[in-house]
Amino acid sequence: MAQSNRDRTSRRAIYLKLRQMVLTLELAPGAALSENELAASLGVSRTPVRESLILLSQEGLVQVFPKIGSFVSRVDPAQVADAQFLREAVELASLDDLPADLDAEVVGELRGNLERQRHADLGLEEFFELDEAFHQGLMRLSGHGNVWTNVAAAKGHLDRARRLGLHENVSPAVFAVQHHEIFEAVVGGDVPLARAAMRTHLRAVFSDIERIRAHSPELFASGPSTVPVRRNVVVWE
Amino acid sequence: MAQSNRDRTSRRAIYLKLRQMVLTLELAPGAALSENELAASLGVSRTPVRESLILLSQEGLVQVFPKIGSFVSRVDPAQVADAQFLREAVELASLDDLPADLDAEVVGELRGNLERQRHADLGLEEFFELDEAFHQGLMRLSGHGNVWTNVAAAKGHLDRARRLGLHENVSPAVFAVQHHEIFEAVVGGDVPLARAAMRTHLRAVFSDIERIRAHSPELFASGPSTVPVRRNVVVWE
DNA sequence: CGACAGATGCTTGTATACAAGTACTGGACG
DNA sequence: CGTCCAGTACTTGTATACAAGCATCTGTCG
Repeated sequence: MAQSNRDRTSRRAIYLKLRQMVLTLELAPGAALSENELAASLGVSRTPVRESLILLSQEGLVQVFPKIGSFVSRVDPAQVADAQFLREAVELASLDDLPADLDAEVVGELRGNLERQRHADLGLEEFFELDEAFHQGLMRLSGHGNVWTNVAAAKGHLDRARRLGLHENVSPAVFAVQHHEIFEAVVGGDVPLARAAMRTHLRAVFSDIERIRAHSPELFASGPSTVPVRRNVVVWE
Repeated sequence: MAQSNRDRTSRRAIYLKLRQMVLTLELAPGAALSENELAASLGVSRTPVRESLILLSQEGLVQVFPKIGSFVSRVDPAQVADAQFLREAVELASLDDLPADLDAEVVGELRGNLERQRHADLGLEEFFELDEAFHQGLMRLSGHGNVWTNVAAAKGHLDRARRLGLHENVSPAVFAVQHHEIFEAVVGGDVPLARAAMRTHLRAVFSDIERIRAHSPELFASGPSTVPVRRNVVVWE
């Protein structure tokens, strides 16, 4: 499961770093990216930076316009909805495939995960990390752990929308409680209850997005195809 | 929907061409790829070829081993099963979201598609093209047409396994009939029937794979991590 | 003052050169 | 004849150079 020792290439490190920065909104939606600037600030050449941007571009997190520039994708409500639909379909279907006796080790992991979610002084990113591990763990229970990779690759826009939502005012505590409810239904073997709890949970996560969009429209894509705008070139000196 | 005029880069053309060749088995699973050879045969430099291989690598269709070589991925039964689970979950959930009155234009497209599927002298690749358009069309009916992109990106191994199966002896006619049954249930507004027909169809597609695996094991991945082997270097001259 | 046109500096796309590492090959040696 | 070791040819990763295009700025002209 661990990555091979060989692929410690700088491209991979840069790709992961940029991806993290985009998902955590450290790189804001709509921000201009320059291969040259990134390369200089990271201390490498354009090549690994460029290849990373191409990968992020395929994930929809970055848009590259030839001869114009590269930009962090604005959060696209359509893609958010698509990701929501996909994850809900997959996670609910996964619950149907839960075996009679669950993998004790994974159950233990999930229990510890939920325990940590209870801590009140939990930072946003720490919570998201636990949230991610929790949902993936549930899918591992039904033998579909690797499918989470596909879900994760598709839900970049959804993740950013969630962070926008939680940056506002909502506390993660509500979601932690919902996680607990889902978990109890799963270990209790009550699949219909687990499905209902999961659906409620995922839709609660989704419901805030329109509110956020009204609040910060500049972070979202407006038209069907956003027109790129070269940023003003300001030279210091 | 059409791609911008600007991104007619050679990278995109090469990426699409290589992807097609991998999916149609024109490039056999396990085959060694060389960035230099591909570049030479395509009349371009390594750069666009390399970037295409990186994209295919992220899709799981190609494996790149630094300093060793690049190879067409062997068909991984685990990834086939994962893709089957994902597409089934998504396509069944999509049927639940069918609106009361269907988009007449899309319905017309699907009808024409099914008509063409009936032609007995249908080549394998032509059938696959129609099959792909049919399933995507169904998802467009329920407003989830763009999610098909995510499904398509995840089911490369499944597609190759299907082609291995159909190369053997099975006729596409059976699947055409199943498509018709699904379509009739959809236009008839009978969602449960549509779901049942869809599930039967998708599982029929899936069921042949183990047989194929027994017949041509060298095309499938065996262990958890396949060890790459540099091919013998044969120099003519 | 306004408008048009060219210079300029940025952007990404492609080509090429070099670096680092692997595996086979061939020969020397025990 | 077997074994070890160095050479060699290939691989991908990274750095750099050049090509082509867009947007802004600026100077000139009406």
